[in-house]
Amino acid sequence: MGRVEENKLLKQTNLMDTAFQLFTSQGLTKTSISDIVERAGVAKGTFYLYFKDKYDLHEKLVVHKAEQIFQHALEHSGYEALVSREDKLLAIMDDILFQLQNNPILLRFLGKNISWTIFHKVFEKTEAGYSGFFDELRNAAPSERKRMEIELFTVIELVGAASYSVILTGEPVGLEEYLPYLHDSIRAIMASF
Amino acid sequence: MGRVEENKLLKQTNLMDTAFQLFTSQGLTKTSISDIVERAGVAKGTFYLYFKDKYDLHEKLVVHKAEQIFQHALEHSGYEALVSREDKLLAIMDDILFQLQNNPILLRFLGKNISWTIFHKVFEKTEAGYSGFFDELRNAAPSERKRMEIELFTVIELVGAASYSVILTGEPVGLEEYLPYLHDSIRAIMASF
Amino acid sequence: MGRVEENKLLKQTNLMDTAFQLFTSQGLTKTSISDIVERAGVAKGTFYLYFKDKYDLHEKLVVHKAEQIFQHALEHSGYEALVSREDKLLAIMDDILFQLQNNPILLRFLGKNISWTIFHKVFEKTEAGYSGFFDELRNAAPSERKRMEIELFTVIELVGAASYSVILTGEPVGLEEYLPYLHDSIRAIMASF
Amino acid sequence: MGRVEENKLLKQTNLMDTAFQLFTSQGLTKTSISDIVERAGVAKGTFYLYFKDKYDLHEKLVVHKAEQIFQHALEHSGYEALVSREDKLLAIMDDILFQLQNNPILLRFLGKNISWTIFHKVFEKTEAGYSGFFDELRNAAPSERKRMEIELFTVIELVGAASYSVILTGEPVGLEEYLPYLHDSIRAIMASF
DNA sequence: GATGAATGAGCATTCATTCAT
DNA sequence: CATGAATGAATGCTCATTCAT
Repeated sequence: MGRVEENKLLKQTNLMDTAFQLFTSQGLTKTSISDIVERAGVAKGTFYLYFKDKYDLHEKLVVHKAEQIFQHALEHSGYEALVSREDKLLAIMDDILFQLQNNPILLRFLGKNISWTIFHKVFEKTEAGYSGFFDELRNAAPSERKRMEIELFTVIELVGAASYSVILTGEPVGLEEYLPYLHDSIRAIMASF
Repeated sequence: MGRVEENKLLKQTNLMDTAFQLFTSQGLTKTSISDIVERAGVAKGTFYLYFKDKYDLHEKLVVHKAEQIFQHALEHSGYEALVSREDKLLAIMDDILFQLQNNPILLRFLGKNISWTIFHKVFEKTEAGYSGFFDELRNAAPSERKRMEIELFTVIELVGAASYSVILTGEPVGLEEYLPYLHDSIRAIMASF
Repeated sequence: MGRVEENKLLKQTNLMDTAFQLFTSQGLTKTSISDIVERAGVAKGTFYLYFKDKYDLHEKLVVHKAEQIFQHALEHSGYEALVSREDKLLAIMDDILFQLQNNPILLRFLGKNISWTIFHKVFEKTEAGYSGFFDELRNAAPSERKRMEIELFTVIELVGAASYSVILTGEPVGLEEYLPYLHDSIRAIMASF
Repeated sequence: MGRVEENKLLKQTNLMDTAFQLFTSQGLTKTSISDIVERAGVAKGTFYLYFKDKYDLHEKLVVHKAEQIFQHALEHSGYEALVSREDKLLAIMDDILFQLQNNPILLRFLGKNISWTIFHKVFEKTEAGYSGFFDELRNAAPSERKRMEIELFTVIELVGAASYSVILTGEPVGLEEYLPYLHDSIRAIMASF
């Protein structure tokens, strides 16, 4: 990468990081482009060299952050050492829940975007051989694969929606208390498939 | 209700209906108070007699619409004729899914607000005796009741999140195809409790 | 007219007068809406209550000023006392030339808008009976009227274009020197019709 | 011309051609230097190597295009074969009108710049001997020459202004219908001189 | 209560211009 | 000569909010 290219990437990353801070502390609506560039220490016009508008940046940020979460789960959940598909998926989901619990600001930012849609994007970006879990999906026969996708979808949507409420509002109970029920529910769902 | 009171309610309802149209067609951010009052045919100042600001109106609208959905499900799902708790809850959820499928605009507006939080508000507003389903919850012993709430929470969050994706984007499959899996999943979840 | 209506008209007139000053001294492009409202002593938003943008105001101003010129010529040229159509039209044109010569700023502002198009607008706004000159046109037989319109068009376009150059640049000669030639030309044109 | 010089001229011509396209399709005000260089396929900085700013380019373009028109008329109107000064000038004016009628975009661009001012520039750029029509003017005695210039001025201004309205708006009649009247008027004007 | 003209802070966006490469 | 990333002043425009009628 040339020095110019490098500098460009730095500027963009800088803007995204700054925007994340502001979005999470003041909300998207109350954050102006002026706020972002001022804090990022670049000129206003520079913003428009990298993003169409505030919402463009926001969208890229959501995808980026959600991807990081899934990525991290695949790399640190230790699912590979486990045998059954149930155990593997549970391990991955637990890692995600753990990340979110330790970073409620990120959870609030992502809102309910911990969803199949984002997961799918990550899945498609990932090359074969990268993750055993993904490879299993990829190598399955078409009909079987569809079934597995639906199963995965169901589990992810449940985890995403439930974690939001449980972690951020403690309703109807805290994560600690809810986790066993969630585990049982996920196992039950997977058993039903 | 006096004629004056009636008139006030009319104005407010008018504003809310108009706002719903605009919010669903242009989005919350791109809808201004000017837009709303202009289309509603009232003066700008009038808006402030009924709502604090745009967000106040929006919030009231979300709660109102979500309540209507739950209300409708309690009144038209025919759950009372069924025997098992599983069957009752499934009937209620199916009614909600049916409403949302027939009104994707409403679904998009509510976003992922078909959730335990809203359900809880409806539950608390409802007097004893109104719904057998709620009464069962109310009359349960504390520990048992908590367990039932968690169960209900799990089911509602799953249905809310999954229906959003399935109905609005058709991902990973359409509602038609997904429904059997969802039914099985819900039954499995409830069995696990 | 109510007091509110009166006030509105005042605001609009004020904005137009101020804009005219700025347009003629700095040009349209270099005049900003901020400049106008600042000097007019009203808030920025007020501008948009009366005009769509700078160009909207400019257009209205051009029409308004050109109308005034034609109006003045009809009322002060004394054409009514004259007998022949040639003499009448010459008197009117002379009055216009006289106005423009005494107000080169206005002439520069109008540019080459002293034209048939504007004249026609004034003509159509004017009620029957208002001006003997217009009535003659109105009462002529269709074919005759068309011929008269073309004649009028030719004279006006010549006067408008020539006066611009002669008065503002003195090229190829000053108005004083040019006037006799112009008179002869107009008479010659009219004779040819 | 060296290869470097040639290349420079190419770049400049390229920029002017591109600008003409944009000026005629979007107008001068709404065309930015960014627009021009982007479409011309050169870097922003390059623009400033050839033009001071947008208006500089525009002015050069107007003069250039108007010159082409007069040039073309002198070369293709066949005026040289004609005998009387009236016929010669009419032939030249007819050629100009023909060009404008076939290129209304150009006419709109030139606006009312088909005028004595531009004609004069062309005249002065032209060397003696180039055009018989110009030579006649050049060789006339001073007082006679002034008279001829005024005559020429009158005819050109009339043609420029009238053609603009007649060709672009069809008001008060189309060119076809207007032409005979215009011819008569020009002959009448010239006879009066 | 209802109105809607007026406000002016606040914001997004553009764009001519520079200058290090 | 040519480039194009970066700048930031300038500007148009919006819109929530107020208040005299």
